[in-house]
Amino acid sequence: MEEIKRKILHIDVNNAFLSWTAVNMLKNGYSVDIRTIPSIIGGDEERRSGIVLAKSPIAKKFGIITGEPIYFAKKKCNKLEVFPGDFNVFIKYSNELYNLFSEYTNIIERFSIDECFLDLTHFLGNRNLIDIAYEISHRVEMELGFTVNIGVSSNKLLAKMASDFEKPNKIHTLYEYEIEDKMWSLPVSELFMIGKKTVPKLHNLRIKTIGDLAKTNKEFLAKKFGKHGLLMWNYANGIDTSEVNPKKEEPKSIGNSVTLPHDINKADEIYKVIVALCEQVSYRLRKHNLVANTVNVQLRTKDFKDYSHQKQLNYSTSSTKQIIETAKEILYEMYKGEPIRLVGVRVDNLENKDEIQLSIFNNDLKQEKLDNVLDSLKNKYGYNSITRAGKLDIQEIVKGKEKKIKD
DNA sequence: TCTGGGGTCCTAGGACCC
DNA sequence: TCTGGGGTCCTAGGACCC
Repeated sequence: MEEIKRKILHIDVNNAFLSWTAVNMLKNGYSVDIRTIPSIIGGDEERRSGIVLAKSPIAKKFGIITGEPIYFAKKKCNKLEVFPGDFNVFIKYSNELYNLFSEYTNIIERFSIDECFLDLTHFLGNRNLIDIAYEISHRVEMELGFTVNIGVSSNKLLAKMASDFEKPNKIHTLYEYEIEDKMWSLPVSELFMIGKKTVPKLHNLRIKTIGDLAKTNKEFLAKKFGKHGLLMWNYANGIDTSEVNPKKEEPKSIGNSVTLPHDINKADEIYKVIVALCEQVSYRLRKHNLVANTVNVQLRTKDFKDYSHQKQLNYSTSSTKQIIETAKEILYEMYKGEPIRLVGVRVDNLENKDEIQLSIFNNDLKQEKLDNVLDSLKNKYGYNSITRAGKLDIQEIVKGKEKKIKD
């Protein structure tokens, strides 16, 4: 059977968080389009989460990069304006974008809040893929008020690489015959799935460009880097057979973590934060109708050393109480008293609650009823009104400690 | 100087079994 | 003295993505 050439688009919102915030502000009567000034969307410096989440093109010209501390960004540009982001706004625009794409195909993969893959192989009719790309681009700008980059190709990897070429508001093709021309001259760091730890290793092997990588012996890479080596080689050669997956998959793990406003070095104080995180995690677990078999506690020390411990249960659960109890055991086993900056709780080995055998489900009906009552209150009146786990309340827990010290 | 929070996948080593 | 080998499961840590 002849292999069908697939028709794939990768669509990526330009400076998503900043663009969406700008559109929303304009809609609410703000007179300045923050996309046209040196600006960023940033976290909260007071909460020690002050990093750059998105930057305007002018901010970029000052050398500001996503992920760097706002403190650094301000030093690079003293006129920089910092705005907070609102996740609900982001989700709203992300959904509007998705709805627009749905008019073209039903094979859409939401790769992240601001990126989608579209498979148009069987949805083109008598039209060209590239024409559809231009139409989508134009419609997004006119109807939604922000711009996108679109990569056009025959597989996901190439489409994704293409959408990352010149920005903003551009459409690029990267077909197989263009790989050598358009992709091989780029530095290896530009290739999807090559991060900052792998780049120096490749440089040591005299592999500087994606082309160098593509021409390196595949077995050699496999020996050096294992599976990742094979993946890199395939990607450098534009090989990717993965499908555009429209199914919204159940999560494989659910976790919440928080950076504390001040380092803490008392187990009992950390425990209070863990309780709040467990409430959050178990609530999300129940919302998905899932149960978990493994609980993981993560700590980050003040000098950014992460460590974690986990515990498997001999049953699966979504009970707040059981998750708190397990996390508590883990905490008191692992914690040695050093100053802690971040605390996280994650549950793993998830299964659908209705599908698992009763024998391995710890069925505490009384506890389950209590969780359900609290959940419905949270659904009705908002999460933070009922639980201690809201971000603010975690801040309060630690502030409470601060006050005690002052007293 | 200050460094988020949500995830997925892989690997190495130890425990344990036959 | 020298002391298998294969398999599975679990854990901790790390790399990567947005």
